[in-house]
Amino acid sequence: MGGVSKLLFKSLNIDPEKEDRIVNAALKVFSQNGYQKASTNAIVKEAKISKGLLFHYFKSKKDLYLSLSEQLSDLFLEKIYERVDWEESDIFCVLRQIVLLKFELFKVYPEMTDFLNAVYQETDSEVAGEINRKKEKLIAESFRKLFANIDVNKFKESVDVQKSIKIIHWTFEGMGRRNQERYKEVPVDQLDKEEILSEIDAYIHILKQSFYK
Amino acid sequence: MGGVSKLLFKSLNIDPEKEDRIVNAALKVFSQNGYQKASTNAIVKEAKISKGLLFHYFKSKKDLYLSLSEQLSDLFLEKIYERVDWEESDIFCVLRQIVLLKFELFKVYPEMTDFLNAVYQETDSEVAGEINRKKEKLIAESFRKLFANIDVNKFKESVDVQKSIKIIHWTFEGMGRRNQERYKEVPVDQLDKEEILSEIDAYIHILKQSFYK
Amino acid sequence: MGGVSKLLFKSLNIDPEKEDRIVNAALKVFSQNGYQKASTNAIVKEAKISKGLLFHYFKSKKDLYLSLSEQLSDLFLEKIYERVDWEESDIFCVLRQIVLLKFELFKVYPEMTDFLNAVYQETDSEVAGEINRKKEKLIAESFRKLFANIDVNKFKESVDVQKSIKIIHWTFEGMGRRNQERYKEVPVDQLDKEEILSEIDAYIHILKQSFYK
Amino acid sequence: MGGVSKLLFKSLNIDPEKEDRIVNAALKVFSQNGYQKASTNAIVKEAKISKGLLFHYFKSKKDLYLSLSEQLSDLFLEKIYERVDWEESDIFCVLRQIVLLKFELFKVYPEMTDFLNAVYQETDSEVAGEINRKKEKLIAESFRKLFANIDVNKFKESVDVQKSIKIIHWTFEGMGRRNQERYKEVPVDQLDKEEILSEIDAYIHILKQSFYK
DNA sequence: TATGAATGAGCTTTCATTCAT
DNA sequence: TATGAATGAAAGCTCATTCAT
Repeated sequence: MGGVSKLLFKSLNIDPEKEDRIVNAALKVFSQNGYQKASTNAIVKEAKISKGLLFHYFKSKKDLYLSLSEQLSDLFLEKIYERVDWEESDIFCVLRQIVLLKFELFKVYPEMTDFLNAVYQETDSEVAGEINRKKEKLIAESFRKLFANIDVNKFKESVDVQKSIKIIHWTFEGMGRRNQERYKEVPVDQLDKEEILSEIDAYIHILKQSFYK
Repeated sequence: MGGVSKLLFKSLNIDPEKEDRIVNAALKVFSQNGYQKASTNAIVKEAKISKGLLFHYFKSKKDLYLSLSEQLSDLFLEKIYERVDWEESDIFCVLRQIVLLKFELFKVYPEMTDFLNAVYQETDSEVAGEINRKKEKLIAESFRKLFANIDVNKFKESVDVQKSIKIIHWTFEGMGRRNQERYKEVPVDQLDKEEILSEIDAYIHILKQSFYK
Repeated sequence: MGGVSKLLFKSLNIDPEKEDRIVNAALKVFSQNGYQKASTNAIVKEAKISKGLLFHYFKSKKDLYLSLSEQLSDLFLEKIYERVDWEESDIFCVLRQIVLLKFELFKVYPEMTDFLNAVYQETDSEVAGEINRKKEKLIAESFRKLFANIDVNKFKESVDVQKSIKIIHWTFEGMGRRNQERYKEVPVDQLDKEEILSEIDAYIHILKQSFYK
Repeated sequence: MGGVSKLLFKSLNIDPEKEDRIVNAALKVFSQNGYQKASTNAIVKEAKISKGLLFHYFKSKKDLYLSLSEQLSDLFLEKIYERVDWEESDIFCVLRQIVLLKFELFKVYPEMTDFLNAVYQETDSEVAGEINRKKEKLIAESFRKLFANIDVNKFKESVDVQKSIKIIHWTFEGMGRRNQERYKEVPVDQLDKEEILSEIDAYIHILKQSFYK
């Protein structure tokens, strides 16, 4: 890891190794405890910095949390955007690529992935509002990007394309949640990627039969 | 509401009217704040009882939270079980019935519904584990019940029935989440039930076309 | 002292001896340090109670400070009101009585007096506003009371009575401040009351010559 | 303003424009918050200098505060001294001149005046002692100067001159405090100088009648 | 001169829980 | 059953001051 954080807060001219410690400590403590229960004490202890320094860089716990969420969401999206082939006109191909990419990112940046998962489930009223606003914008944007080049003609004339796409989307979400649940305890590098992919392909097969000409 | 709580903790033989106050206060405070941020002070104030009494009935905040979750989950399931026609062999009919029933329950017991929704999104490490274990058991059980009488012969021979059922399930989940999001701010009694049902029926139509003979 | 505090917060049914400790600790710490610098830590340590208890009785440091100010101002006024002969029509007699009374109160309740002096000099923006509002009301009220029975006919026709009264008032204030300054370090019971009074009488003599017929 | 500060700390040979920024920032922050609550962070931010630089010039917050008080008190006195006609033998003429001058200084240097007012009301134990010692010295000195040329023969033989002068002094102080209170919210340039002066003259008239032959 | 990162003790306040009554 | 006084650890955050550069 490491590579994640080093670029995050270059605006604060801070010793990169120390930034790394702070970011990783925060990721760890926030993902394990959620926003409210995560204690700045735990973060500074883990990061081996003083109380004051944390609040020198981030004006509040909320600021730290939201900054991290934002920076990491952006980083995550960036990584996805730059490697997905957006010219592809088959929605299943695009979604399959994204699944693969999340896989890769999860391998390389497990803390980031854990943290972002926690962020998007956060319910604490102090931050959930802001998080949700960003989440919606992000989803809307990726949807636009995702379907910009989709070839609608591949769908049967008899089906409602919008609704079909919703079903496809929910199916991919469902598979994602299910795998996360299923492999929660499995270390990243022992995940059987092939097995997971072959299951996804099975679902893709069913959905194509249902909705494609 | 009232009707919900009166039967919940008969083992403690509390004055039913007081139990009612406690349960409603706890539901309100927990759903508005989440487990961690909810304060026992706020609960006793709302319930107009003393601090000591709360801890006389429930040995800790965690106990109160988990007891409530358990009792209300059970109550919820009970209500569903007793009114769904489990002899029905068409999975869509059963799911449609459940959607309708949730609707009814939401109207009659809005606090309970809010609370249970909050419970199943709770991420606090102190309770999430226990909650998740129960949730899984509950889902597994209802799945068994749900599919006990399903007539598999209605499905096309060419499709994988298990996977099709998953897709159906995820689609219903997806619709549920979407509606919740969409009608978050709308008071229960102003929801346009017909509109929602007609959308559900449209999805059922698509899924039937895809998976049924 | 003790006698001061025992009646202050009877609404909180608190052990009177403990209330006494809290009130005296707060008076001491607040008068020695001013509002801002006074630390609740110092107060609870001095009062030998736990941190939590202070905030059980008073919802904030500000609440504690303002409650004390209010209760003690009232107590102070009460003591003055009940012992000054308000039927007296000579303004100098009334003012002389008040000076004497302050003297007595200062002897009996030195902490209270110190505290109230500190309160009415407080400049901290968090409390000064509220304090000033009360101070003005209090001054207005005592002025009304003070001059209700004053016989204006005692004044020379040639002088502006309102302005004369102002001068008298400022002179008494000035003497008060001066004596406070002068005897700051002198223990209460060693103050030479006769000396102070004879000086006051000298001033009264001058003012009478100036303004009375 | 500007003009005030440029000469204050030449011993430190700072860039005058920077000194200006520091002095004005400190005046602003100290007068708005009092000694204790004023934060050096706020000062350096307002002055657009670094934390370290402030502590390079002033060895502590206390040093900064006391230096400013001292320099500005001196400056204030200097301005008064150089423009009052100390040959004048009528005490009322001299006092009237001083009132007018304070008026002028308040117009030209509002921050300085605010700051000095705040300084002489400061109660914080860390600085109040030192401030008071200076204040007393200053008052004693100005008294000496003030009464050096006063013609005692103007007073009636029958009155105690020392005490009369005290009354005069307290009356001027009282008027000052009252006007400050009364015109607290009024911008400097909208003060009705004539009105204030005519009131002062009315008091002077009364006092002359009382004490002068 | 000038910077601002770094410190850590200190602050007020909250909280679940206990216990004498 | 029922009360609410009492606890004290822990929370987020501030602050004057120092120091390597």
